[in-house]
Amino acid sequence: MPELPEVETTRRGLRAYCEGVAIADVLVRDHRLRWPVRADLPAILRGQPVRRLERRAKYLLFCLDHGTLLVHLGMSGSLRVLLEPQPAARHDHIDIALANGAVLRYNDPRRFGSFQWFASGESCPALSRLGPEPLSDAFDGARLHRLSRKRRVAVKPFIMDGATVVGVGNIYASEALYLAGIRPDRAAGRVSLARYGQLAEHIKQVLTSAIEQGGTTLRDFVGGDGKPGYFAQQLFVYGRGGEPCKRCGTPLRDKVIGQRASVYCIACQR
DNA sequence: CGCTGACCCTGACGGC
DNA sequence: TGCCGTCAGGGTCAGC
Repeated sequence: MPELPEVETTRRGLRAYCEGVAIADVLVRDHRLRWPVRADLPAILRGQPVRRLERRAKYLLFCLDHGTLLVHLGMSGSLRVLLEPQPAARHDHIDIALANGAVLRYNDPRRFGSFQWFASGESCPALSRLGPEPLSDAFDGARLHRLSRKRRVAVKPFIMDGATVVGVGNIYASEALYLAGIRPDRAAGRVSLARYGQLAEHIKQVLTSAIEQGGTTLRDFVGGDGKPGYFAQQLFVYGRGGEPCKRCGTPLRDKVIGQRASVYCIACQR
């Protein structure tokens, strides 16, 4: 489910309800996430106003006065706002009840997500190793080219590595490589500066466009407002293995690269 | 250091 | 209908 556009969509949907509003209470029904949710999390958060809801890579950051709640949606997580009380459904693991009556409800069937607390001044290893945001000026083709010299790893896992650039998951990596005409299994060190320039631009473009459309709903993604995203309709390659390339008609090839399913056109991508 | 593979977990889907 | 194998949008870690 969530890649960067989906996380950003969630942030935009939720921020109006929680920024400047105190956390009234936190209910943890199941603490068994990617890392166990600490037992004292409700006590830490209770009564504290949420100053800002930010995003870094695929993490949501609830910024409080005395620290930050770091939320990751994993593969199957979603965080949505409830304005009316609703009985908890299967996999509704955590509720954050706000002082204005709204409830942020976290659902995550696979429990690959995480809720972590970092007090002010405490270092946060998950964020410290991350590369630049893809939509920032710090990310461009020159960076891709510089970091990839002598690297034999395939270009697709290279751009999905958070140390290279954050927030590029399997869907958007596949799409951007198609748009840039680069084979996903080409060695990262064997892509020219000019082509990396194009790749960086396509990554920015595809992410921007997906954010504008509320993310990509593949199975059950819903944003903070509970609505699905609409980007799925314009995917060129992701999930289309064996179907004809939308540009040249050649059947799209399916191949596992870096342990992830990858789809590309052998005619349009070199 | 760079890279590969295993792993965390549940659910959906296709084949039989 | 039901059982079984396969796969899934992410990230960390051990080991070579």
